[in-house]
Amino acid sequence: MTKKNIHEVAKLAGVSIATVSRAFNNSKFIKDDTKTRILKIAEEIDYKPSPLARGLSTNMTDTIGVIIPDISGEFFTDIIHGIDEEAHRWNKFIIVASSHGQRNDVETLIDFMSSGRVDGVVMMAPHIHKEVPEIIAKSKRPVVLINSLNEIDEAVSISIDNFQGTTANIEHLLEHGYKKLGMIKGPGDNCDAEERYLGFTKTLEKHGIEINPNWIVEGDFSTKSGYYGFMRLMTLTEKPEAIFAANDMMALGVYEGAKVLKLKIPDDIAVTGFDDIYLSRLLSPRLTTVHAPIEELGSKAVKYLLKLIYGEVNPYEAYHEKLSTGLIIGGSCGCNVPSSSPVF
Amino acid sequence: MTKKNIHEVAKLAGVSIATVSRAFNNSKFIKDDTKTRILKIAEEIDYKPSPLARGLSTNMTDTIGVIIPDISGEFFTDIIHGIDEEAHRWNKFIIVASSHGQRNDVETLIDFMSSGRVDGVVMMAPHIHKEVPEIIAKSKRPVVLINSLNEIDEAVSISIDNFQGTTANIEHLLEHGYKKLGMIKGPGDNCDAEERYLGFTKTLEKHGIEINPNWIVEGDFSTKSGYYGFMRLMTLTEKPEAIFAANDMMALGVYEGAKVLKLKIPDDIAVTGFDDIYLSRLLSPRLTTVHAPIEELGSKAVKYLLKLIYGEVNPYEAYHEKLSTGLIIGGSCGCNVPSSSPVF
DNA sequence: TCGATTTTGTCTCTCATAAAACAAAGCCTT
DNA sequence: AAGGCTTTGTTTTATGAGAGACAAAATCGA
Repeated sequence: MTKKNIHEVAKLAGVSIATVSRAFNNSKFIKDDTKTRILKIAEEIDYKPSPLARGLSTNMTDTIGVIIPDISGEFFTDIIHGIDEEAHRWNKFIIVASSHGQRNDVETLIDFMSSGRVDGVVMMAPHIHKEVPEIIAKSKRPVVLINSLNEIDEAVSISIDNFQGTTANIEHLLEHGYKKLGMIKGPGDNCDAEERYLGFTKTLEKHGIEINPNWIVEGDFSTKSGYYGFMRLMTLTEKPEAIFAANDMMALGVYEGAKVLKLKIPDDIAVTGFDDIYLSRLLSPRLTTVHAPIEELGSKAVKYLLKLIYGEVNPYEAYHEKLSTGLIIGGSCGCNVPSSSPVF
Repeated sequence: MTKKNIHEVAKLAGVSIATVSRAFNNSKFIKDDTKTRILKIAEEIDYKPSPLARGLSTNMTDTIGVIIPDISGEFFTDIIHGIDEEAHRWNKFIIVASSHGQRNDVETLIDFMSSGRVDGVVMMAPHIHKEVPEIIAKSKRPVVLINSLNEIDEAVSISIDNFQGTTANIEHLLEHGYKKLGMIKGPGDNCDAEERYLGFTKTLEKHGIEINPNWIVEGDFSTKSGYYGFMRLMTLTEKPEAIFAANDMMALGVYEGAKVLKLKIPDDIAVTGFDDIYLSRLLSPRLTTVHAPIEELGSKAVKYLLKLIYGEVNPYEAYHEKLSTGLIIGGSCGCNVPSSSPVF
C-alpha cells in the first residue's frame, strides 16, 4: 500500500496538493463540488492530515494540556471528567500530567509550554507558587488556572467559591444553635484550604462568636488526617460541639473517629464537610456538606481556554470566575432527614 | 529574543547543526566534551528539540494513547493512575480519550492509530467488538488491551483473572454453607461480566450445586442496577441466601436495597462483590469482595507496550497475562470480623 | 465573445529536526 | 611524516503539511 499523504490524495483526485490543502482548511477559494469530492476520496483511502506536520506548520495541535496534582481521588477525577467532556465537544485531545508528589507542577508547566505539544494548558496548582504567574506571562500559550492562587494576580482563573460555601455551611451550624465550633483545616500552603479557613473565621466574627484556637487543627485533606485531627480535638477538656472539616474526606475521618470513640453523630458531635463527593452520600447519617460544581469547573476552564486560544478574548486581561456552591443538608449537622431512601 | 531552534544553539556553540543533533541523539560520533558543552548551552538558552519536528522525523512521539470507556468511577481512575505512573517512569506522556458512551471506542482507536500522535495505545474495550483484532492487525502501532476479549485472539492483552477471583469468592460462600446462591451479573456484552458469570456457574457445577436461573439477574455494573436487581430477587417466593454481585458498585446497590427492605446483611442475606474499591471498605459490615490489582493492570500494560514499541518483543506474537486476585473478607458474607478499626 | 470572476495549478518557502553520505580536519601512533 | 582513527562540517534528502504569490484555466454574465 502506498503511503497516505497529501500527494496521494491529490493524485487520486486529479488535483494539485494545494487544492487538497484548500479542501481541508476551510479555504474560500475552492468550489464546494471539488471540496466534497476530495474529502470523499480522502475518506476512502482513509487519509487524514498528519497532526504532527500540521502542528509544525500552523503551530496548532488541537491538544490541551492538563496539569493536576494527583490523578486519583474523586475530586480530581471529576475535574478531569469535566475537562474531557468539554474538550471532546470541541474535538480537542487532552494530554494529562499529574504531578503526583515527586514531580513539580511548575516544571511540568514549563515542559508543556515549551514543547509545542499543546495549544494551551488547564492547570490546577493548589499549592501556592509564586513562580507561576511569571511563567504564564513569559509563555506564548494561554493557561487557565483552576482553584489556584488568590484574587490578586494577573492570570486567568476559575475557582469554586470557597468563601461563600463555607459561610453557608457555618451559618447553618450557627442556626442549629451551636456556639462552640471547631475546624479541621486543610494544608497551610493550599489555596482552597486558605479560603475555607478564612470563610470559617470571618463568618464567626460576623456573628460575634469567639474563635477558640484550640479548636482549630490542621489536616492535609486525607481521611487519615481527618481522623487524627478529630482525635486531637476530642482529647481537649473543653470540646467543640460541631466540627467543620475542610473537605469530605477529612469529614469521613471524623466519622471513623467517632465510631472508634463510640460518639454519635450528630447527637454527641455535629460534623459538616465540603465538596459533596459521592461517598458523603453513603455515610450514615448522610454528611451535611457543600456541593462544589467540580465538573463544571473543568468544563468552564476548557471553554475559556479555547476562547484564549482562538483569540476571542484578550489574553492580557485578567479574568476570574467563581462558581457558586450550594449547601447539601444531611443528618450530620443535627437536621432531621429521612435516611432510608436509596442513593444513586 | 531570537527563536530557539537547533540553528541558534549551533551558532552559539560555534558548531554545525549536525553536531547539535548528534549531541541530542546519543550519537557515538561526538566527543564527550563538545556534547556536554552543547547541552549546557542549550540548557542556558532553554532550548529543547521540538517534539513535533522530532516526531515527524523519527516517527516517535514519546506519547502513549489511552482509550477507556469512561473516565469517572474508581475503577477507571485507578487504571489511568497506574498507566500514568508507569508512563511517567519512562518519560512518556499520556493522551487520554474516553469513549464515554456516545463515542465509539473503535473509531477512537483508528483515529489514534492513524494520527501519528502516539507511539502505541493502551485500550480498555470491555464491550466485545469483533473488529478490534482487525484494526490492530492493520495498524502500524502496537496496542495492548486491558480486560478485553477472551483468550481466543491474536492480540496482546492483560487482564484481571476474573475466573479465579470469582471461584474463590463463590467457594468462600459455599464454605459458609450457603446452598442457594444468586448472582447479579454485569452487562451481557462485557468481557469481565462474562467471565465472572462463567466463574459463578462453573464453580457451582464443580461442587454439584444446582443453579436456579431465577436467581440470576442482569445489571449494568451501576449501583442503581444492583439495587433493582436485588429488589427483583427479593420479590421471589423462594429467595437466594447469598448474592454475588459482579462488581462492588452493584453490591452497594444491594446494601441500599437491604436498608430499604430492612434486611440485615449478612443475617438475612449474604452479599459479596468484586473489585475491592475504596467504598467497599466503608460499608457496614465491610463488603466481602475480590481484590483486583487495578493499578498494576495499568502499569503492566504500559510496560509491555513499551517493549512492543522498542521492538524488544515480537509484535506478531500473541501475549496474554492474567493478574491474580485475592479474596478480601468482610462481614457481608457471614464472617465475623471486627468492624471498629478505622479505614485508611 | 469579451471581460470579470471563480477556481485551480505551480512554485517556493517555512515549520524543526533527523539522518546519511561524504569531505575535511584534527590528533595520535609508530 | 604517513597512515589511521576520531571528530566535525557540509550538504542533501526526508518527514507532511500550510501559506502566499502568481499564473493559468474555467466559468459566468451580459
